[in-house]
This record gives sequence, C-alpha cells and structure tokens, in this order.
Amino acid sequence: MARTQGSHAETTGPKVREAALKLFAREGYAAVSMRRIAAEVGVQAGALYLYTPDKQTLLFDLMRGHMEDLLADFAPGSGRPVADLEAFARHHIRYHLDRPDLVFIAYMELRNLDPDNFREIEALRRRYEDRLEAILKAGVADGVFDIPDTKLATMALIAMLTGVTTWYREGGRLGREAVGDIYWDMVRKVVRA
Amino acid sequence: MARTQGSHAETTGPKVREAALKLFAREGYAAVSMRRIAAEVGVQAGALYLYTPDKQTLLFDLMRGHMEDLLADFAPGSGRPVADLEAFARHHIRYHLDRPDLVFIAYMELRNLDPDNFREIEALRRRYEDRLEAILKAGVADGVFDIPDTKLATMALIAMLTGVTTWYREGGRLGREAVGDIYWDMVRKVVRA
DNA sequence: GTTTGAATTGAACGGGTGTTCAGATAACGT
DNA sequence: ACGTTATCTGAACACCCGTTCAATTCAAAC
Repeated sequence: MARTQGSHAETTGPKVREAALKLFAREGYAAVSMRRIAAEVGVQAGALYLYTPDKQTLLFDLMRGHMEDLLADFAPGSGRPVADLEAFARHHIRYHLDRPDLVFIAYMELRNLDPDNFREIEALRRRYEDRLEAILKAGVADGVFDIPDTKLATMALIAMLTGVTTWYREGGRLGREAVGDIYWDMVRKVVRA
Repeated sequence: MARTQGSHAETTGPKVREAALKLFAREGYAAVSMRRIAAEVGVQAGALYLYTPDKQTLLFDLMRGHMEDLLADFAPGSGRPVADLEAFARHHIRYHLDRPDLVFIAYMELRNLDPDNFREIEALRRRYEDRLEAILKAGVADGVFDIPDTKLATMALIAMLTGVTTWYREGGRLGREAVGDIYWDMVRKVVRA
C-alpha cells in the first residue's frame, strides 16, 4: 500500500520538474546533466528515473504541458474581432510574463526534441497561431481590420508579443498593465482599417 | 616562410568556421562536439586547435563577426525618419534572411557565452537597437511618428522583423520583396502619426 | 514490534567530452 | 635533392554523460 504521509514521492516528482525547468531555461537542455538536476533536487541521479523514463521525456513533458495550458487557458469566443484581438494580445503577454522559463524553453529547445515529439509540439503551436489568424480573418471579413496578409500578420504579431519576455524585468520602468496597454496600442495599429 | 600554394590552412580555417556555424545552428553549441565539427571538415579533432584556441572562442567569433557585420552593413543617415525607418526595416529583413544560421546562433546561444563574451555581444546588440530607437525618436520629434514609448516600440519592431527568420522558407508562397513590402507596411502602421 | 514495499543510494556500464602533444606527413624555398 | 616548417594525425589525459540495478533505508501498516 502506498504511503500517504511522510512519503517523498509526491514532493520529489514536482521538484524534479521544477529543477529541470529552471536549469533547462538557464543553461539549455543539452548543457544540463541529469546529475545536475538531481543535485538541485537533493537526490542521486538514479532516483530521477522514478519520475521520468528519460531526459528527453522530461523536456517533452514540460513543453507539452506549457502548450496545452496555453491553449486551455484562452479561448476567444466573443465573435467581435477587435475585442477578441485585444483579449488575445493582453492574455498572450500576461501568460508569457507569468511563465518566462517555460516560454523560453518552448522556443529554444525545439531542436532538442525527438522528431515525433517535435511534431506534436509544432502541431500545438500551429493551433495557437490559427486562433489568432481566425480573429484576424474575421476582422477582415467584417471590414474592421485592414491586413494585406493574415498569415504574415499572425506571425508578426506573435513574434512582437512574445518578444516582451526578452526584455521585461519585474520591477522595471513599466508595470505589466502599462506594457499591456502599449503593446495593445501597437497591435491595434498594425491591423486597423 | 609560409607556404602559399598547396597549403590547406587558408581553406581549412574558413571550413572550420563554416562547419561550426552550420552545426551550432542545427543542433546547438552544447550538443555539438569538437570531433563532430572536425569530421564535418574532414580532419581530426586536434587540428581544429590550429584555427581556434577553444570551442568557446569559435562560438564567440561567429557571434561577434555577425553583430559587427550587421552594424557595419547599415547606417541610417538620411535624416528623414520615414525613409530611414523603411531602409532599416528592409535592410533588417534582407540581412537576416541572407544569414539564417548566424541569426539563429546570435539569438539562441547567448547563454552559452562566457560572461565577458556575453557582455561584448550584448553591447553590440544594444548599439543596433539604439540606431532604430534614434530613428523613432527623430520621427517623434518631427511629428511624423506617434509612439507612446520609443524603447518598447524599438523592442517590438525588432522582435517582429527578426521573427521573419522563424517561418520564411526560400521558394515559399511569398518572395523576399513581397515579404519586405508587407512587413514595411506593418512597421509604418505601428509608428504612424 | 515486525513486516512490507516504496523511495533512494551508490556503484557500475559503455561511451563521449574538450584539450594537449609527440610524432608523422608533405609542400615549400633553396 | 634537401632541409624546413606549416599542417595534421592519433593516442592519451582526466573527466562527465545517460541509464541501469542490486542493495539499502525507513516510514507506514498491521
């Protein structure tokens, strides 16, 4: 029978993922050894294999979880393109600023995924991009947006919004709210009819 | 006296940098061994050390060369903010599409630089960003741009423009010229008074 | 207090790492 | 033809890699 108190399994498991997240983000998947992750957790390397089948799966699970949360956490829905676009932009920034390490990994470690894992993450990313493009297309159809190419605008806007994570620092000159306002202003201008 | 014909030094040196560039971009600095680079060149690992003091310098030289070329290759200069901004945007896209591997490395491998090397690359990057911001500030002063925050606009525009490298594929739906036109349209909208 | 079994250790496996260097190779100036 | 020397090899150095597994630990269950 499984121990329910005093057992370390339920604390060590998350700790392993947290340590891997932190170290992968700071130094990169390839540069971090299982022994370093284990040391961060306070355990020997062998013990990690009670919580993940291997190093690759540790990375993949972090990335898949991030992409699935991103998709689950936001659904447009109002049908009014301007409102939907604002919601998308503000949500994207907030979500990314809340999870800098996960965002960093999701963009940087794609090439360290096995081919099958890469395909799965790419499919999730495509679904997210498609949501933004659907909003843009709806706005063009309604005549409230003027966009020469919705696919390029999608890529351009996501790159612009995600870029916030490269320079934003907590306690800096601007708070999240102000950053959200300014970026929403720029997004709106890009698509404005 | 140095041999000037039949000597391999002058071909092997560039080949080492080319192989490192290609492999670092595809698989990442940490994941590529000196032996793999040597195999790509067609030489034993030891021979690489005739052309670079160590692996770290091989990475650093690639990145510094890229940033210095980027700075040397473009100077704004006209004094007319709209024309300067268009030149900046079109040059940024063209330059980045011409050197996808170097761009990729310059953005992905920052964390694998030794602290001193990191500082130097960061300084070069800052100088490039400052050039764009100077154009934006000049446009605001002239009343031809309406930009709530030139620093944020700088970061947003660079992220947007650099993002082209993540999706552009030679022979795809749009040519470089068309992509340049569409992105310049979006850039102009972001800053338009 | 004893049994039980999940959690963990620590050593081992085969192999790869960046770097060094004595020695072999071969094209050059003479 | 010869000696010089830039170029390169191949082995070695000390160390780190991801992963496995028999043995140990120790809290929970009885």
